Amino acid sequence: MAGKRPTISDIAREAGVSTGAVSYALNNRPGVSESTRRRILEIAERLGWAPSSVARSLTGGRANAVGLVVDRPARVLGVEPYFMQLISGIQDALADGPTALLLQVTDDSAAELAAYRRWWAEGRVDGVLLVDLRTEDPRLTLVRELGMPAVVLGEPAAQDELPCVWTDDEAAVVEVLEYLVALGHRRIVRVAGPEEFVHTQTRSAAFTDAARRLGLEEARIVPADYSDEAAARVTRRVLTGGRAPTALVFDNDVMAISALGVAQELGIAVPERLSLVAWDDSSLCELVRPALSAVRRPIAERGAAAVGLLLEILSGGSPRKVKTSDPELVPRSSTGPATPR
Amino acid sequence: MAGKRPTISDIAREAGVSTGAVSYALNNRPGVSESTRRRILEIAERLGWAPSSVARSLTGGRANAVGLVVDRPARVLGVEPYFMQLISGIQDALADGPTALLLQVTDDSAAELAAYRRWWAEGRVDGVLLVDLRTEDPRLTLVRELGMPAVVLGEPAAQDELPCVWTDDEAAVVEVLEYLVALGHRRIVRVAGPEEFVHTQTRSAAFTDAARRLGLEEARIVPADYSDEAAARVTRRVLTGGRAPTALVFDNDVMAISALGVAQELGIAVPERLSLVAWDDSSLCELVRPALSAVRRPIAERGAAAVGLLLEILSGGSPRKVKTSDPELVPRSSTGPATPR
DNA sequence: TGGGGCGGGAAAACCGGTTCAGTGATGGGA
DNA sequence: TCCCATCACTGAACCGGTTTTCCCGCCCCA
Repeated sequence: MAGKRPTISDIAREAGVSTGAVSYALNNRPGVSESTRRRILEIAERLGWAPSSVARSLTGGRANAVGLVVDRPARVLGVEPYFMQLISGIQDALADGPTALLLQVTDDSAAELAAYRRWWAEGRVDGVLLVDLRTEDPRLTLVRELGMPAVVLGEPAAQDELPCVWTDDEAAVVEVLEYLVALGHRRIVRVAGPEEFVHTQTRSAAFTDAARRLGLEEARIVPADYSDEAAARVTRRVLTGGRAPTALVFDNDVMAISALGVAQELGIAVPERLSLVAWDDSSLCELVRPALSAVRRPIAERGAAAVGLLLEILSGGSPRKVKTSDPELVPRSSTGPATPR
Repeated sequence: MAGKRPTISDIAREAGVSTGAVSYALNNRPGVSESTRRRILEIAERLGWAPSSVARSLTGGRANAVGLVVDRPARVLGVEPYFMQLISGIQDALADGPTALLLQVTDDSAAELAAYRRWWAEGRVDGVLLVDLRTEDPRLTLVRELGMPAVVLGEPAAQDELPCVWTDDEAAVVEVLEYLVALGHRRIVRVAGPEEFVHTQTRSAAFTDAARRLGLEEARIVPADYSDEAAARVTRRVLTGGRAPTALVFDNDVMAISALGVAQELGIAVPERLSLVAWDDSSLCELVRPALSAVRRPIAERGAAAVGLLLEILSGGSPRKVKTSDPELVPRSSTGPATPR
């Protein structure tokens, strides 16, 4: 039985009052007597009434939804736990509020822009979350142009005033380097994610800084793109070249695992001859052998905080920059003392 | 400049016609002259008008959104590539249509039911996708009771008439078993996902059938729950017990990888002394060493087909059961000839 | 010259709520 | 006793579209 959904008019008719009165009663606003209110609530309950979110949005001007576009190729996306954890955190913050999450995944940054633009033009979202900020990111221009509320997940760029949720990655980079140095490593290579991401640059800058401060002249950065293939290629090249590093630090977990395979192929023992550190921790890191030492970031917390901030802004709060709890290095079996050669 | 979004009234005023005429013009319907239509379209273009999806839904009765609730603990969710691939396929089918995806993740099946119920009551979705069907699944009752259009991703249960998108898992089970038998394996253990899932039961039944047909008296099934811990526990027990199997077949990739670690711990060489087969293939399987032989299912295709079917039903098509392309076994390095002992 | 048909468009109802401006009844205070 | 507040509630406008109804003017044909 498909039974049409009841409307406030149905309730009004049944209760013998106007729809206005019903609206007041159902929203717990003054204007109706206590007895009438109870009668109306009871009828609404009996009829199984729920407010049409569409109709409410039309008057309220709020869509009661926030949007997130994830722009990564499906292949990478599937494997990287990052986004699912993020979404999971987002949901926590959204749970039993009236707000829903609109999700789009794409592998085309033009489509990403178009999605945000369309959502806004059609009034489908009240605001959006932006992840993986790039330098000169066109999305920043877009949200400014549209006046669309947005929260950035990532480093606070000094120049712009967008609210954001950020994690102190720099401190973590330093922690990792100090840890490796304490283990005796001097030749350390950072295998970075795509350079166009702001967070990649932040970490790279922090890496270079810390390396200089620690006097690591042979520390260096090689670019990759988060994919297992690129990581394998880069790792192979780095390990077989002259003056091979004794420690590698990766920008995500997938690349680190890929490198583990390469090391095994090349007969390089981990952690005896080579130490590996992954960035985002996930159960993948615990799954492989040796288990990977990794930097654990509060990913779900980031998602939840971002939504919280966005909702706050939507209800009139002022934009601000929120810092999450700090990342921590979780040492496992893929890191060990450097063997002098 | 937040600039209010233009409405058809703005266009009507500017063009000196009624809003009705504007509506006809913008929707390419007869009722306005060609010249007026062009004028209106030009004004709309200039004003940057886009239809309010909310207002349209109110009249059209369509929300232009479909809902998906994923009910898995965040820990498992993050690692399993399945859902992201599914979502990616869903998006492909949704791309540049007017329909959006509402996503909810939860780890509580009561919350899942509540989400579907609320989405429907509030008119936020036109229909939903159901994944991970259980026996006696309360969602089936719910969608029937609500008259909410739904498409099931999974086996077609004979008794009910819900449209579904299914993949011939049974054939794949047979293929895997025959493959292992051809390699000389006789003692084969299937490490299954949660028993309450219909697809687990289907595969288990197919496994038992095929094993009998092939005369494998020592083939058996042990239950697990998709998590790496459970898989590790089960694998350890199975491998250290008497009459240890020479081949293990897992219901997902995470469990297979976990087992790989356990085998390594126990000093059991893969594939020399133990063969492993994962179910859903993903780049995780290629990442680990030895790379895992796996059954590759057309996951994204499933998602796309499900959305296609749902949209078809929403526009009046009759429910039907769609079969995707067949899964295929991708042999890699984790399977090899059985060593007689 | 008058009637019928048709095309272009205006006007208004409608979708399901919210909200504002009234209105009649009641009560309290002077 | 009169007047003003207050309360409880109604009617109507409104949000931004869609759709139905209706009307006007034109052309065609008898």
